[in-house]
Amino acid sequence: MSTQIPTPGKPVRGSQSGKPIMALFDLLGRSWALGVIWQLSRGPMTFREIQTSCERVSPTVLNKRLKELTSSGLVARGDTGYELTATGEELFGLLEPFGAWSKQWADSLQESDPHA
Amino acid sequence: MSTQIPTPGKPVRGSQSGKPIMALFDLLGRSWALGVIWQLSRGPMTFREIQTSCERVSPTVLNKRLKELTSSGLVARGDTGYELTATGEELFGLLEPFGAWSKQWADSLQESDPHA
DNA sequence: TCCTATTGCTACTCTTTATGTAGCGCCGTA
DNA sequence: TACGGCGCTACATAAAGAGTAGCAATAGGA
Repeated sequence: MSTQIPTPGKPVRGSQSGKPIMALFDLLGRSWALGVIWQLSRGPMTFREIQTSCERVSPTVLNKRLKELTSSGLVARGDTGYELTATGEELFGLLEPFGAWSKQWADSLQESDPHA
Repeated sequence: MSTQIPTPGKPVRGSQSGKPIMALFDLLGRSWALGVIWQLSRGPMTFREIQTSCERVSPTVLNKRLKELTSSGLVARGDTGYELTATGEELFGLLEPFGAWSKQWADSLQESDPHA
């Protein structure tokens, strides 16, 4: 378990500079990171609840993501399970518009390529 | 080259439902996808320019990402290289606030863990 | 015309990351 | 005491990414 957790100020996957945005992109650009935040925005969830709401995530990966998100201050463990921290909620605030946008995007893709 | 490109409406990595947001997260949750969009927001760039501006991206992966982003309608090839489409610019509009936010996030992480 | 330089990209090997399944140890309840 | 759900961990396999070399195509100059 020698996984490097992306941290601003330290070189991360794909960036020597340690630019915060690159650290953030590294953190979020891992499988299920965005999905977990998305799910948790609906309220605290247990490990297994997250697992089932994200349809296929393996416990191995979910555990890694939760550790990364926790040590990045986006997620914490409360009494009722995992939940977003204030910082995590903030980030979700930025993420939320993606929901509506993704629907438009889906529609526009269908128009231009109905066979998809 | 049997890579499945995430497309809303079709099952994607981690989602049978084909929910647009999940397809989007799958697309963006791949290494360098977010970084490439970020870089391209500054204007059209050649393949090699993207490669060097993203400090370490291997041509293999960059090519895959560009193909994915192109077939998702976010990126296109113009006369002066790769560039964001109107849709891509739209998405970047949502992404832009992450820049400022990531700096705050970096600061708050340093406070709570100065050894990072 | 030939040389050179740059571009987009493929081929290849090796490492890292993710998947999928099984199951353990720890509660709380009956 | 047995049972169930919980948060995981272990393991084997598959997929994705890194890193390096180099090719075909185009552009420019001598």
